[in-house]
Amino acid sequence: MHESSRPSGERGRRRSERSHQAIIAATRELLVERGYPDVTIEAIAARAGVGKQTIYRWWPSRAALVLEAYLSSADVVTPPAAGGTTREDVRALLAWLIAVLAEPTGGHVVAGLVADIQHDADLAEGFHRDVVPARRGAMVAALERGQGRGEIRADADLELAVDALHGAVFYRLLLSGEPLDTDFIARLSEQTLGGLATSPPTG
Amino acid sequence: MHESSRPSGERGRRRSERSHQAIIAATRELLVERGYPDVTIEAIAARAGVGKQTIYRWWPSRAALVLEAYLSSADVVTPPAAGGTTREDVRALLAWLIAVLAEPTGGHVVAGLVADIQHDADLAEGFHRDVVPARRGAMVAALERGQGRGEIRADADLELAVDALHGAVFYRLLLSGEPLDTDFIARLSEQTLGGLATSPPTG
Amino acid sequence: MHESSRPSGERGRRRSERSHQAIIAATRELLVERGYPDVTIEAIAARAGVGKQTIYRWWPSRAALVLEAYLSSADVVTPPAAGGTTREDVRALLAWLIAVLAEPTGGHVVAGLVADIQHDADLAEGFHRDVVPARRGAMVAALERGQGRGEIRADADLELAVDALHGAVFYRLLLSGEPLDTDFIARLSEQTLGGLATSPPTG
Amino acid sequence: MHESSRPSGERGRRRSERSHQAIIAATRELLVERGYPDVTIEAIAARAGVGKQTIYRWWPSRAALVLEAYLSSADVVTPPAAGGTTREDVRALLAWLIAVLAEPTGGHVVAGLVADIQHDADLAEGFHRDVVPARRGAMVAALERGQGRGEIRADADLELAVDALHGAVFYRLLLSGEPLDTDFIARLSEQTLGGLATSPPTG
DNA sequence: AAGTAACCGAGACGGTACGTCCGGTCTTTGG
DNA sequence: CCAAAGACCGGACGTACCGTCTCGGTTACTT
Repeated sequence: MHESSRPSGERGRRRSERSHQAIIAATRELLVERGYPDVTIEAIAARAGVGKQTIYRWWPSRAALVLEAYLSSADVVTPPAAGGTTREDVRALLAWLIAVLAEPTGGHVVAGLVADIQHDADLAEGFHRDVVPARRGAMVAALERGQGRGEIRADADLELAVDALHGAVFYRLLLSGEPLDTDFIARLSEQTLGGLATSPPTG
Repeated sequence: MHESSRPSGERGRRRSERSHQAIIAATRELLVERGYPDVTIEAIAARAGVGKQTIYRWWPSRAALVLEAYLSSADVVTPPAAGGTTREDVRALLAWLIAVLAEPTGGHVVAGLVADIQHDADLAEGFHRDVVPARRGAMVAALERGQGRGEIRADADLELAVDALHGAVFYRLLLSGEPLDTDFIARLSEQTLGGLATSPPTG
Repeated sequence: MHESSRPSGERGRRRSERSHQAIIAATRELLVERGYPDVTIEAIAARAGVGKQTIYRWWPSRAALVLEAYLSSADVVTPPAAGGTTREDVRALLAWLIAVLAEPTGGHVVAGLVADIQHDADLAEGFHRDVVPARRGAMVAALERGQGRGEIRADADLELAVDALHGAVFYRLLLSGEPLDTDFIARLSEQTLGGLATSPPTG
Repeated sequence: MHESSRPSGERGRRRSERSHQAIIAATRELLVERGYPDVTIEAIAARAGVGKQTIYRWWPSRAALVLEAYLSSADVVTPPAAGGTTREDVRALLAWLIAVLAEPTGGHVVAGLVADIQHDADLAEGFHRDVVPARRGAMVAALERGQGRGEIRADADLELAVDALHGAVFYRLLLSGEPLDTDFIARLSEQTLGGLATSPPTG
């Protein structure tokens, strides 16, 4: 048995970009209107004016589709530009994070995806590859700049620091229900950066 | 002839404790065997030898039942006894936490509940009241003992520290998929406590 | 607590006539409001302010209760008094029959009972004993008076004639849906009596 | 680019004739095995190897399905061929009728349908259109042949005669419980035809 | 230009579970 | 011992979606 599976070029009709976009748009709308658990493939197909088969042809699961729809929001992906001090950068990045999570397609969608990740290895792979690093990257960069400037100790474990910073935010969002406000962010960045600083806190 | 139409206290058959226990046990077994998303009310009723109505009579949702079943495991609730130093206590508590989450009825169940509490206010209330404080309490106590001994600064925000400690654990469990091992715990407790310590790390 | 005031033969509380009447009344009301197939034991118990057990204690089936409720309507049982000629008597009896069947608790209830009779031997026995003869009796008597007067042939099979007369009425009511009006009754009694008459119809 | 948004006639998968037949067959089998009141949609679906939705998609009610299943028996629909005399024809047709009603899918099914048509206008329409005329047609034809031969009076109301003949049969079947045997049929056809005859019975 | 392959919307299909209703039974308290 | 209340097990209801499987019909490349 030899592997070819494509005679030469691309036979047959191409994927309809129109349908693709309609499906993504319908998914996003339904996420806002009904929330993750009530977004069904059937509803998406109906809203998008598309056959169910077309969805199953291109996405392996509802969660994969939701993930793509979620990621297709530009504001979800673009972090704020770097500012001045490490303290300011960290605070700005956390503020951006909670703003994104407070949107209609924010925290609840993440919660649903988080649950599905636990049972869907392929989805988890996509989430760990596309979502998590996008969130962590800018934060790690900000801390590294702080290290370069000598504000943060050279031997600080920056990845661990991001685990703590982002972890605290998601912990409040998903588990404890405590508020995600600017005061929280201020205290969180202050105390965490204090532990990473080269000089002891004065006073 | 006068009509006495008051409820008159407690009429009718009482709730069957036998059925109650059978339902909880069946739920726990099915959570282990099939995982949260595949545990159905119908399967629980069949396993417990109970009518579905009996389940719907006493629990408002599948999630509420799973929550109760989850909490009925003694080992989930009882944290380890206090040890010697703050460092040892924190590390032991984190070790206990990841051990609980690694159990069959551990992390996946929490992930499912976490997803459901985003859309179910009553369930969220129960989760915030029964699950979250049970996890935080021992950790806060350990940190307070450290404060009493002078190992931790008096002005440290201990609740925030628990947000960071537990947050980092749940972040890895639910979102990033990074391993929850003893090395991680060691570094996490070290770096976090370092930020709370009265004297700065030398060097 | 000592035993008094009970002669010996009758232990325990007596059957509550109050509940009995309430159950019958509730059944009758529900038959009118909802129709036979939607009258449930539960609804009867609730309407009557009675426990379900009390119903099950005194009636073997829903149909038996409906039968008793149906028979408890006085107008169902009392046929019109005998008139003058056989022709008049027969016509009056048929008119009474279709009037009874046109009532709210009339034809539809009979149809439901008729269906249940086919699978419930005890109920069938009660129906054949209490309902059918009550309907046939007056008609047979009228025809016998006609025989006595010489209007009807002595060798006529009167029971068979009642089968045909009542059968035609119930056939229209239950099976064919044709109207049950006075014209029908007139023609039916005319043609049937014509076949039983001593002298041939003139012209 | 123009939009052609008309339904375009016949889109989507066609109805499965295989499933259709399996459902009818399963219904007929279950009617024989369990009787009308114990034939559930769920049992039919399971027996036919079919989803419940497929049944609900094509039949508005259990009774409508039973009606179709009942009518799909060839022997139910086809009356015996015309014989010689009117007397013989009538007797043969009545014999055929009681034979059909004595079958496993006979009288009890009719009783159940009869009960249901009292509350279901659509079903009643089907019953009056498909069942009743199929039964009456041959009988009316036989009587009309008798009229043609001069055995039956020209002014006789033949429809009324069929009401009486069939009515008497169904009355015994459904209401009175009296036997449906050949003696009954003989006397019934004799007395009824006697009333329709052109010459009076002598003696 | 004809043939062929993969796509598309539509929607029926076999299933599974849902949450509700009711049947008939059992277990309380109270008269 | 009966009655009202109401929980119990069981089973069917009719609905909603799942993921799959035809349909007729539409591109678009290959021959």
